[in-house]
Order: sequence, then C-alpha cells, then structure tokens
Amino acid sequence: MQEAVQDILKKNQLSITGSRVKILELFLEQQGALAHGDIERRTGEKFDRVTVYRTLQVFLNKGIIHTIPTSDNSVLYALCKDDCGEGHHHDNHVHFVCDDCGTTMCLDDVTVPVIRLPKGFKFTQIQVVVNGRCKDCNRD
Amino acid sequence: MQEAVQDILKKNQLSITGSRVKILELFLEQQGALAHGDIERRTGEKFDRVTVYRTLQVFLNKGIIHTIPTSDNSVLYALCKDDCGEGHHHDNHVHFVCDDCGTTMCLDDVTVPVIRLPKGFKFTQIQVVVNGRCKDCNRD
DNA sequence: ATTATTTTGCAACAAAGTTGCATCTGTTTA
DNA sequence: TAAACAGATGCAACTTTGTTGCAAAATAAT
Ligand SMILES: [Mn+2]
Ligand SMILES: [Mn+2]
Ligand SMILES: [Zn+2]
Ligand SMILES: [Zn+2]
Repeated sequence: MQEAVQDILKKNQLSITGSRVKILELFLEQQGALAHGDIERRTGEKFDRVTVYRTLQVFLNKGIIHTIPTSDNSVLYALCKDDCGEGHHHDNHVHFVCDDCGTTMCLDDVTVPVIRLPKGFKFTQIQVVVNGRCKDCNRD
Repeated sequence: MQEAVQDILKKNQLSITGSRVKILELFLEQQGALAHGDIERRTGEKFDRVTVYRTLQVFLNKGIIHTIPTSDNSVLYALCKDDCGEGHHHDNHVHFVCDDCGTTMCLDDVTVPVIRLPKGFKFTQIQVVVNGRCKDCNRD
C-alpha cells in the first residue's frame, strides 16, 4: 500500500508530501468515491482546506483521479483505474449512486453505451450516472 | 408566449407574480439550459437572488423544470417537456453539452439506453450527459 | 373593498471555493 | 552531507454560492 502510493506519485513526477500520501491512501483504501468534505473529515483536519483543494486539483490534472457528475451536483472524486494521464482521461465506465447508503462508485466493468445523436452532433465524451440500490444494500 | 406562461403557472396552481413570469419566459424563449447565474444576469438584476432561488425551487417541485448534472458540477435547469408533475419527473432523455459554444440542451428525442448492471444492483434512474460539438457549431 | 394567504426583499449568516504571499519541506546538485 | 533551488503548504483575506427568519408588499379569495 505504502509502495503503491509512492509508485503513483513518482510515476507522475510529483514530490512525495504528507498531504499527497495521505489523500492518495484514502482513495486506495476506499472502494467508493470521495467528496472534498469526506477527505477533510477523514484526514482528521490534519491539512489546510486549501491544500486539499490543491492536491485534488493536481491529481485531476495528472489523471490520477476523475470527477463524477451527480444528480445533486455535488463534486465527487474517484481513482482512475485505467491508463489515464496528463490531460488524457478515458474512464468510460458507468457510475453508480446508491440512494440507500449514499455511496457513489465506479462500475469499471460496465462500459458506457453508444448513443445515437441527432444529425450534426459529434460527441467526445459520454457520462452515465445510474441511481438505485447497490449490491450491499439489496442483500437484506 | 404570454399565454403559455400564464397557462403553465395556472395549471400548477401557482400565483402569477413578476419573477415567476419573467423567469418562465426566459426558459421558453431559450432552447438551452440555464444556470442560476444566467437567470440573475438576464433578468437584469430585477429580482433578489433569494427570489430566484426560491422560484427555481418551486418550479422544480412542480415539475416545470428539471436539473441537469454536468461534468463540471454546475447546476443547470431546463424546461420539462413531458408530463412531469409534482414529485413526478420522467425526463428520461439525453443531455448534450457543447464544448464549443457552451450551451447545454435537452435532446428530447434521444432516450436513455438500458444499462446492464452487475448482479445485485437495481436502478431507479439513469442520467446520460454527452459532451461534444453541437449542430450549430459543426456547421462551419 | 376587505381580508387572508403567498411571495418578496432585506439582512444576516453559512458553506464552498479562490488567491497572494511568506514560510516551510522535499529534491537536486556540488 | 550541506547548501541551493523549486515546489508545496498554511494563513489570511476575499469571492461566490446558497440558506434562513422576518417584516413588508403583492396576489388571490371573499
Ligand atoms: Mn469512475
Ligand atoms: Mn432535459
Ligand atoms: Zn448502498
Ligand atoms: Zn455549440
């Protein structure tokens, strides 16, 4: 785990600092997505709010994490699993929001479908967000 | 136009007030979606910010407008075309964001596809947001 | 026209996000 | 390994966005 964190930072030519290590650990030990607030809470207010913002921004630019649009328009972040790089995101999988437990997760195995657009429209990216009950919450 | 506005308000048992008429007009004379900020600007700061928030909230509850999730997590609103009512939205169409001109619009004729979820997951709603170049911007 | 009900604007507040700058930390080089 | 450098952090101050309570104003009902 420690190694994984260091690897990711080195691979992206980022200096290894307390906040980056800690925040990256949070993402690795968590299956769901994290909001900015979650991160602040779970780092035990160890880092300044500004540092968290800037760290997330750096991770986004480097293609280490991606944002997830949600129906309530809160900003969520999740690890990129694939080969995303600086300015090159290709996380074309479906996102799932459980209305029961509130977790938002990447369904890495569910690829986004092809959408037939009206004449004249060209797409570059398709985002799919599914709401419902997750696996765990249905097991009752 | 004036009539359409009055009709919608009456049909939803809403009293006819300056802000409601003006904001509804904005939506009717516009093909794309509007952000809260757009509305404030285009009403010429005629109404208090709080009034705009409350008006949009009322319209949302009544099923006159719906929100659109976007990749940059800004809140956008658009008219419901269908038979949405109080607490009953069924705007299951695809949304399109033009990266060129910035407009976000409802593709009312493009219905959201069925998504095959992993075992154990149940869905209640599927949101699809497509980014790309719109019809108008491709006409060059 | 009078009354009852909603809606509005204001003020005060809370939450979320940004920016500049001095200080500190991690990395590089000699 | 120590000094020098580049980059990251924390703080303060600020902006933007959204919320709440309440009195005044506008709308609807009688
Ligand atoms: Mn994802
Ligand atoms: Mn729509
Ligand atoms: Zn769940
Ligand atoms: Zn366009």
